Amino acid sequence: MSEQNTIRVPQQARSIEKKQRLVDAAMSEFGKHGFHGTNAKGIAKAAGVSIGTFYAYFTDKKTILLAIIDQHLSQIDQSVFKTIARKVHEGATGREIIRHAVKMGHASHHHSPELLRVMLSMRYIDKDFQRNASTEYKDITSKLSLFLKTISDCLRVTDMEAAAQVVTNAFEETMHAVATAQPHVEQTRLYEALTDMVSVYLFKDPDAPL
Amino acid sequence: MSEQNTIRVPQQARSIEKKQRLVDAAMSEFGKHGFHGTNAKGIAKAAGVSIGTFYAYFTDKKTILLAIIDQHLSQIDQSVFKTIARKVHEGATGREIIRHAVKMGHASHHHSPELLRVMLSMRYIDKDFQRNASTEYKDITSKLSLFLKTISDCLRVTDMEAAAQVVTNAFEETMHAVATAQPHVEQTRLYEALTDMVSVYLFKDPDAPL
Amino acid sequence: MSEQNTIRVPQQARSIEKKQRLVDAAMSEFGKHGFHGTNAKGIAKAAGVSIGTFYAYFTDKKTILLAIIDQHLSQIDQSVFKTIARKVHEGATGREIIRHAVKMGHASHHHSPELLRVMLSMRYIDKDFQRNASTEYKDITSKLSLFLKTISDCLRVTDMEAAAQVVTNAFEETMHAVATAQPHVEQTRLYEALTDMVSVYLFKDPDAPL
Amino acid sequence: MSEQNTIRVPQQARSIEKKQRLVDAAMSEFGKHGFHGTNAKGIAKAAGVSIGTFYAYFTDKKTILLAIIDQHLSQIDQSVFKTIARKVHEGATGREIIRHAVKMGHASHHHSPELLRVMLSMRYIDKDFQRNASTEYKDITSKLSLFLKTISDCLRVTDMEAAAQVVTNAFEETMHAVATAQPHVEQTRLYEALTDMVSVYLFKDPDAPL
DNA sequence: AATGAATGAGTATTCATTCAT
DNA sequence: TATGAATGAATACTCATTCAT
Repeated sequence: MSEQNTIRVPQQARSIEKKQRLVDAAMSEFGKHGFHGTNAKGIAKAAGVSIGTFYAYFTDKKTILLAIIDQHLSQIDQSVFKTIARKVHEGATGREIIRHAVKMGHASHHHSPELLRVMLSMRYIDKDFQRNASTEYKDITSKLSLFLKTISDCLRVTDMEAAAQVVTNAFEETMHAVATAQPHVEQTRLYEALTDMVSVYLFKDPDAPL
Repeated sequence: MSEQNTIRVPQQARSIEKKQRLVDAAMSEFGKHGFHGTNAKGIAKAAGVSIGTFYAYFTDKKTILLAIIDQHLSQIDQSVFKTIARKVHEGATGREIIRHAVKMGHASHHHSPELLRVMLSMRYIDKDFQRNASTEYKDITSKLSLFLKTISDCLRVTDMEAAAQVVTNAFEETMHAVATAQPHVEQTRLYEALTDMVSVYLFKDPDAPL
Repeated sequence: MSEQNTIRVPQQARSIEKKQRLVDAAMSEFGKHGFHGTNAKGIAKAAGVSIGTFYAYFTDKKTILLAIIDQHLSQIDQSVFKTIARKVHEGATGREIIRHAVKMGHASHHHSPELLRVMLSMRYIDKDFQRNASTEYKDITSKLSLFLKTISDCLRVTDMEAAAQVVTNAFEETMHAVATAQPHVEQTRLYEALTDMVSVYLFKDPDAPL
Repeated sequence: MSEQNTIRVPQQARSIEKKQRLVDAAMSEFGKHGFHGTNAKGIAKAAGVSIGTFYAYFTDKKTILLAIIDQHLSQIDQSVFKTIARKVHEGATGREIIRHAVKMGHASHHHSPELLRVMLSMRYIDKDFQRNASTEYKDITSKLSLFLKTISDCLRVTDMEAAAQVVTNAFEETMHAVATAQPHVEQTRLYEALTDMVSVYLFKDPDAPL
């Protein structure tokens, strides 16, 4: 995303492909060894390019990880709210919509649990990743609170901003727990409980169409 | 090669004090520079002892952080459930109990937000910290689900294990968000929303005494 | 952890020269300070390269010493038996051949007595050096016993394998004593005695041509 | 042997026993881990005394190893020549005497092959051990050459000093090879060859009584 | 006499980054 | 554009030795 002073911006097809090869290799390496266990040389080797080429495209390994995360987040972000809107349109109940959101959230968190770990750890370690995560969080919660306001008639909650955050928190943590740890009860029960909690919290009647 | 690398177990008062000085210095250093930014030398210096002394008491910096975390967790763990039990005994309503738990949770997470960040990052990075956190999580959720079973008459939820986990997740993530990030709405609104969500989820009538 | 720690195989002329510079510097340093008194940094400095370059070419200081020894041994090994064969062909007596072998052995052990000390000590300390020395010993003694079998008519000894070893032992120890210690009688007397002992032991008539 | 400035000279029985415990422990540790792999703390621990006590009796680990070697050598030295003298007196042949010496030499080298390795390596590494070994060597060879002079009538050799050294060298190296390496032919054949070589070298008639 | 806590200089090794080719 | 040899600061950890108790 952020290209500094002497960093090469790939124009030709071959260069773009080379940059993508580096990103893919980095994902694999970060997933295998974590952030601190991975080094630039290892990424370059895995990508089949020289270390010099690595530094031609990225200032350091942190930059490449930020690029990876941006890629990921933009993929996730788009889909979720679109499909929720569609569900509403189809006359789904509150609970059905939440259940669907849980399902979508799950899918988006399970591409690579190992990489997810790395991302999660980095937001507690580094300001840039923290800012990154914070922006993302703000984005999601404000979209959600905006959405809630459009259906305020059906809701029991009145403080939409706070509700949006609390719900997002409950979602995220449960997703991460399922993805990165061994959960102590089956996934389905956990997701059903999450759906139930959020549904009865948000909606006057969770089982009525919106 | 050789095998006389035993860790010193402090017996005399002065030794115990020295070990505690190291722990305190480590907390401060980890808080300031994070795990990877802190080294044994820095901890020793901050504690006013030699590097050799550091290695006499701790095998490495990871060990000292694990020791710090254990110390923290055992402090937190004990108090919460005791006071909940007392509240129940005093005839508090479900909502009052949850509100109280939120308050207590908040207090326990705000000793050192910086150290909390380090702990949270480590659980995604290192097996030992992960195991540590997992044990703690299991401990809390099983205690909670046991408690829920004792008051099952007042509850709307039936799957106590799943409920305990989902509620714990919502709690934890909100606590961490408040402690480590700049929340986007005021803390009180967030905590009120959390209290509300958990209360209406768990209890048949959140405002009746248990 | 990571696996991209490959050892650089020098391709270009300048690299080969750099590797050789390191080997030469190592020989000098090991000779001056012994194995345990020498460190990679000192070798790098003596070679006029950085410590990083040292580790690019050699995994550690042991490896470079093994390389040096291999280089030495292969040089020595070849010449000795060739010239013995030539002497036989020229119609030399047994004693003349032994005397010549002593002379050659002496020459090959006197490149660097200090380095010889290091090599000798290492074979008692480290498995790899021991194996190295053992292979060399086996090689020499089996070549020698093979040679003895080709001239069995002239010999008083019948157990060629045992003879080869005992003779080699007497040779080696005397060479080492002369090279590394201050001998208590003059070298020439010692070598004459050695020649005499081996000659009368091996040959029916030491002063007859083979 | 050499006790410096603040080194304690044990007077009481308990102290002497403590010193001996340290020496025994050191023998075991040096044997197990070699000289450089052993440290003072390890020796103290193995001896069941404190590190302070170690330094009360020995200036460093080198000193204790020198003490061990002195102990060993003095034990060996005495016996060999005495029994040879006795054999001569009994009217043994030259070959019988040599064979007997080989047997005795073998016995004295097989107490602890591991410790022998350490001793042998140290003489190539350290001046003090070298001097030590050199003195021992001089002692043995001069005794031997003195003995040879007493039986000069029976000998083919005339340069007794040189002969004594060459014979000693052959002896030592073969002993060490048998003790520290895996010999490539059976011990008995090797020892018989050694006996034969030395016998025919030294004596006019190896099978006549002296 | 005996202890063992404390010291800190010293060592091997890694890895982000540069730059001549 | 691409390469990869070269750099050297930085780091974790050890161990001989001292000295207050």
